[in-house]
Amino acid sequence: MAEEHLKLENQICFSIYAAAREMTKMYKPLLQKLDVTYPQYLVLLVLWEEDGITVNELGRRLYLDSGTLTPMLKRMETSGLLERKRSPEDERRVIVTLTEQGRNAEKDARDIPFQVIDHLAMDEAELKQFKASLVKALEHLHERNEKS
Amino acid sequence: MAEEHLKLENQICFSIYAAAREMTKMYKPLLQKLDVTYPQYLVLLVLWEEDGITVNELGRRLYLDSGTLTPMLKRMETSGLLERKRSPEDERRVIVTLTEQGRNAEKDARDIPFQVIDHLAMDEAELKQFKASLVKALEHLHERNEKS
DNA sequence: ATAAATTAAATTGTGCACAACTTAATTATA
DNA sequence: TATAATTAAGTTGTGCACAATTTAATTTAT
Repeated sequence: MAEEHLKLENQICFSIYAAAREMTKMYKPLLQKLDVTYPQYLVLLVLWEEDGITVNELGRRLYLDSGTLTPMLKRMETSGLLERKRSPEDERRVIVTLTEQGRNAEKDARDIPFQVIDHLAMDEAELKQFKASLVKALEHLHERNEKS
Repeated sequence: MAEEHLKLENQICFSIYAAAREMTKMYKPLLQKLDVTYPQYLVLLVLWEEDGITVNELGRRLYLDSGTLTPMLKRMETSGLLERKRSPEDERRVIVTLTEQGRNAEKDARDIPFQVIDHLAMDEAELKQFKASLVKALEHLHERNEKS
């Protein structure tokens, strides 16, 4: 028998890991109309809030680096959702801008957050507490990981 | 300006997704001694609890399918942590068994759960509530995803 | 007993995710 | 003002993750 603390059911991090995967599976049918993956949907969420930002800024908000974003943005450019062009002021930077199609996609996304809340089946109070813990863990871990 | 519900900061699922990734990064230095990835560590946790189970059973516990497990188990076999052999009673099944090295690795893992708790920086009550919400979301989503 | 259905792994193909490195542009400094 | 240091993207290589399909073994139903 394994050490009690090494049992899978006692691993909070396993719950996060598994919940994240089940969550992206849950999103799949909801994103069918948009024809994007969950990470691509996150890129759209950021650009709908603020269009014309750099790859770097996108990565800062999504906690992703260029190694992940560059190929993903290329796929999204190919599928017609956005454009990538070098900044004239600083040729190192690449500015990401939504196309007409990318902007219009927001309409099709409006109801997704409500469907997600339904699927989670938690009351407002629990959801609020849950999200607060998640954000706390996220920010704490991110800060820790940055330092080292 | 984007619809309020479509703002990234209001997305509980983004918190799960990002926290899961920061969590695996946090584990990296803790797993260095074992020389395994986080998903491989989860396989070890299961086998330390019950050795000699099938790929199927492993997948049921970790919410992973053979498409993910088969290549991962092959890597772990190559690195000497486990063995894979067909069951004589049912040639379809593959039984996964720890090697001496795989069993011994448990000793090196004993202190990991405590280090993790430290890194999360939550008091016991919050941690308990947090995990309860995670497990609830996980099981609810899993059940939902199975059905469809 | 044999054909049909089911089950367990493996395979194939696509898309992240990230560490480590490279390239090119900009900024800081001697 | 050369040169060193820094910054921003991109590239390379490895390892998941999963849908869809394939292969082979076992069960079920005819």
